[in-house]
Amino acid sequence: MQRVATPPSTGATTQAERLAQALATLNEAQRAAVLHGVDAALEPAQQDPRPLLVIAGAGSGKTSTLAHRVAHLIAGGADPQRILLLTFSRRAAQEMERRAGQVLVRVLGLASQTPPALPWAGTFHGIGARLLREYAAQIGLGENFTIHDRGDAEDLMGLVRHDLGLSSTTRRFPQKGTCLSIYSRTVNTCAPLGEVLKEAFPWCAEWEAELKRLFGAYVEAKQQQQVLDYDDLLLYWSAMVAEPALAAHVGGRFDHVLVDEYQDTNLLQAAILRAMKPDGRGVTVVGDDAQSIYSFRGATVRNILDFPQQFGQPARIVTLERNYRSTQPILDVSNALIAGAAERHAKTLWTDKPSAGQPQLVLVPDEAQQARWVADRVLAHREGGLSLKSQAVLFRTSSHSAALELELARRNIPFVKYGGLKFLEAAHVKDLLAVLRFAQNPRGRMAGFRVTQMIPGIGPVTSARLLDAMAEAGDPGAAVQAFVPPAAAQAEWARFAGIYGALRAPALAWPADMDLALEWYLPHLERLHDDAAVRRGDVEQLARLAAGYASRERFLTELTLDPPEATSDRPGPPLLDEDYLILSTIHSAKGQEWNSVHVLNVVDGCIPADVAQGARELEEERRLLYVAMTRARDHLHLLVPQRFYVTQQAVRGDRHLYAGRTRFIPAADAQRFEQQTWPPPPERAPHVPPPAATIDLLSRMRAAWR
DNA sequence: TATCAGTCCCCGGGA
DNA sequence: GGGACTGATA
Repeated sequence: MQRVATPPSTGATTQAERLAQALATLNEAQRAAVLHGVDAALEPAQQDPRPLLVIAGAGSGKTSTLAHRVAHLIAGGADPQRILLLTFSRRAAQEMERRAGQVLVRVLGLASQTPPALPWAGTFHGIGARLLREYAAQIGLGENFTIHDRGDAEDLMGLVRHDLGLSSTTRRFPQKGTCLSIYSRTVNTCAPLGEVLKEAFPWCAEWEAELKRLFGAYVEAKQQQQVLDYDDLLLYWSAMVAEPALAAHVGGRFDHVLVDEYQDTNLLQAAILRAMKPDGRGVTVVGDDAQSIYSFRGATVRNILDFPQQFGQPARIVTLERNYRSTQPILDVSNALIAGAAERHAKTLWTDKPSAGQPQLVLVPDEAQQARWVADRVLAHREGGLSLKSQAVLFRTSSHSAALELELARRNIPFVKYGGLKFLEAAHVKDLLAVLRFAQNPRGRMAGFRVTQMIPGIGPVTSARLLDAMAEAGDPGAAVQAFVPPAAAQAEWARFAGIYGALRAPALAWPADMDLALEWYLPHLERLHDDAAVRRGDVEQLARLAAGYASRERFLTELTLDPPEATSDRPGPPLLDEDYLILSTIHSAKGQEWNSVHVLNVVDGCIPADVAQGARELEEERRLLYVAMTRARDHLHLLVPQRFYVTQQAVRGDRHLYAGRTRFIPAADAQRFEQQTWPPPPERAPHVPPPAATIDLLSRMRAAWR
């Protein structure tokens, strides 16, 4: 993040002068990106109409540049309602809105007023959901569709898989999760199934015909139930704008379309952009091909490499190479790392930021010692004046932080962990949400299946009988009331039917639904789980979240598209004034920066992950390490445990592995680090021989009972 | 038809 | 450690 010089408070009174002042805080390339097509010094006819591609190296003030551009558009008269700002995460969208607002307040001289909001800032998926609901009638979609998260989508896939008789084949058919991955990849890469299988799932290639049948049935099931999965939000959006009339209508709502983190978009997203703005006018994309780390989701670095030729006219390219974040030694090791990458928009980051010592490469014996070393270092940094919040510990995989989390808890160091989140995947959280989803969309079978089977005496068969009755009924709510359950389930069924009727009644005002659902669910939670107390805490926290949303539909949609992304070692959301250390997966650390960064397990097998073996996957692992390293401003520590325990043991597997430093840092590059070996001090106590006397302890024990 | 115990297999990143 | 599947039992 670029530290912007404070503008002098004297002098500037006109907007033009304030604009000039704001621009003066930027470097030349940044200014070019901000003013492209909207330069106040030029006549409208002279403005550059080309789409704009900003290649923004790590720490090159990308967010600042984009925020300035948005602010300039608005200051120049653009309608904030007609600016579409697509970001990678909701958090990034909010940050961008805030930053643009700051600039705008300065430029417009809005002393204390709140800057205009950007109603169309969000993720592709979030904006897609909004547009699809708005245009539902035009595309034949039920307006009350609910959205399946990964878990629901997998379960539905599993159900369809079972119905088609694919679950009990003699040769094992791919699991539901694998099936969904294949489906998702096919959709997101816009590639034929056979090709996807050959490229990414060769061991499933023999099932191509069955998979095709399965996916067809899966799509039908979703439509019957009026549910969309994540991929559908992009797929339906792109299909909608493939229709010229609708494309013109949707595209015509926006004068400017800006896309952040373009290197992590996929072909569907690129197609959406192209369809909405075929001539590219008003289109700005920002990204860094060196930081593309989401190909597992179908993202392709080709989008950014090919962007210049995608529109009616070639794009203008502006490259930001000056880094405002890190010290030169940190950039040196990062540049060396990425120099090994195959194809990229060449750029070398540079800075004039004074050095605060070399980055460290620290050899530790194992993960426990790694945790101790990191905790020590974090505390030392804090003594040196760095708050915990300005320090982060990054890792490839969520589980890599387990030992550290224990150590931090033991030492009472508060932390918040981002990424690898399982909150919405916990059975009890899903249970409670399913109650609300079933009420919201009675045709959604996954929620109904889940909810009704919680009732003792109701299993898959009875549940399916109910859902079939509901599917055939004109009024599914009435079908619930009319349903006759098995005798054993009578009493509990009546209780459920009562609650369900109330949840379906229009009279209930959100978040009263949540209280009702919770009231119904809690007895089941107590019955189903031994550790009910912990789980009750989770669902009660979820219930408290409910009040923050306008309606049940918004709650369910937004929770699915923007799940709570952090967990902390203590219950409840962290207090804003509280200081805590940041733990994060590298993926979740995207776009962030800290004064001090530790990277755990920089060993082969972790980075690159042992599951990433293909050449392309390995390239992405390299970029992942690059992203991790370039998050650091002043201090960078890479940890290399020489031995680490494997949590998922193979049968009678060796309980640990010996691993070497990651292959991405060969010996020559390692020289650029300050190398440190941290042997635990040999705490062998001096040997003191025992006294010569012996005692008959055994007879004393017997004597005690005489 | 519901439920439970036993066996086998697989495990990452996230909208 | 947990989900998917199977087979036994109430």
